[in-house]
Amino acid sequence: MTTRWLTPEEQRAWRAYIAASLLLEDAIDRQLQQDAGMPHLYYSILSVLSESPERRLRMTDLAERLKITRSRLTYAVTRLEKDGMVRREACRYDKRGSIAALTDEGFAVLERAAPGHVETVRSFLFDRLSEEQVGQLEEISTAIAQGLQEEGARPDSDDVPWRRRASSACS
Amino acid sequence: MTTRWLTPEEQRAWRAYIAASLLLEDAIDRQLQQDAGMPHLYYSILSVLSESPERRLRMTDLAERLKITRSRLTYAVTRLEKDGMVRREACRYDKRGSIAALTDEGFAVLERAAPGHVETVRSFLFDRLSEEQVGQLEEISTAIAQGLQEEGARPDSDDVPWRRRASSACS
DNA sequence: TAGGTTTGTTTCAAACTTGAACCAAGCCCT
DNA sequence: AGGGCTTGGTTCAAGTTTGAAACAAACCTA
Repeated sequence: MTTRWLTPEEQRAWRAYIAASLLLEDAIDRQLQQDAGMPHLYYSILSVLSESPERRLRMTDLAERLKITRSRLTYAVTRLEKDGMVRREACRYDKRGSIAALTDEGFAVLERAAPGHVETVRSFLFDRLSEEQVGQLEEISTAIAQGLQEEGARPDSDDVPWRRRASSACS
Repeated sequence: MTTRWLTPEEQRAWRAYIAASLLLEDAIDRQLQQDAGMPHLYYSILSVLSESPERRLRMTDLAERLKITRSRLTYAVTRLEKDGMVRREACRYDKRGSIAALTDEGFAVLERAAPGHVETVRSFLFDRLSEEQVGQLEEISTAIAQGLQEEGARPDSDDVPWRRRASSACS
């Protein structure tokens, strides 16, 4: 089978995409490192936890939501735990499991960092796009993400209680 | 100034985007690591070099095109040089400068890896998008990238001679 | 032209990521 | 109950990235 190379349009799109995603992640990482002393992923961990039932989640679930490997998450949570942002707890019904729980301090840090983060995301991303483009971006991203998850994305119907959430701290 | 949080639409777009970009980079890195023994960035270095005049570029220019730091590039090129893909040369008119030149072996590796890479990009990205969406992706990405480059993107008019290029090896 | 600043690149240590290997604990199945 | 397979997590070494510091050459400018 002879290779179907990218068309010029596809090339342009691909290159623009690569550049944009690199630059954007960089900018966001820098901002968060500055203002919250942690990279984007670590902030996202806090953010996801803050929106989870009881502000806690099993490691595997957390990794799945964040689309990262368990190994990577283990490392990250270990750091966050050292910094007092997260606490590890045992899982009652499955002794193998370990649960990451957001501490009050972690929540506080998240709340403090959220405005700056949102501002950054807004100024570098959403301020540059029309409303229409925001919709397009979502559709495109969803299509891509879907294709990359051949996994059986379980139903996931845990609408269990949680309290306050760091106001839309965003990923 | 009170924070303007993300709207639900923006949240969805942002999260989908984060997921997609993580998953996509992961998939591409894995494929290239498997088939070419190097991560995406390293492949991109070879690719960019292959399309440059005389298949060589100064470190700073290379870093700029790839949107990465010089430090990161130094490390990468050192590795690629060890592997014989790239050679470092002195710059004639500026003794500070160092030039990365693609070796024949590097070019060969690139050509061998290109079809698989393109296939991956195609199957995970372009196969999932309509032609229209490809255009949208380019516009969105360009808008984002532009905003993130406050630098004075110099004119850059070097349309100097080069020979064969690895057929659209893509980034 | 000496001294100070800028530019191009590398170096270094610390932080992070990767993937394979490992260790439990749960889950069959007979 | 006793294997054997799967699942949840961690560990470990090797590879990569980061950002600040170090250098050296080039470029002012008085």
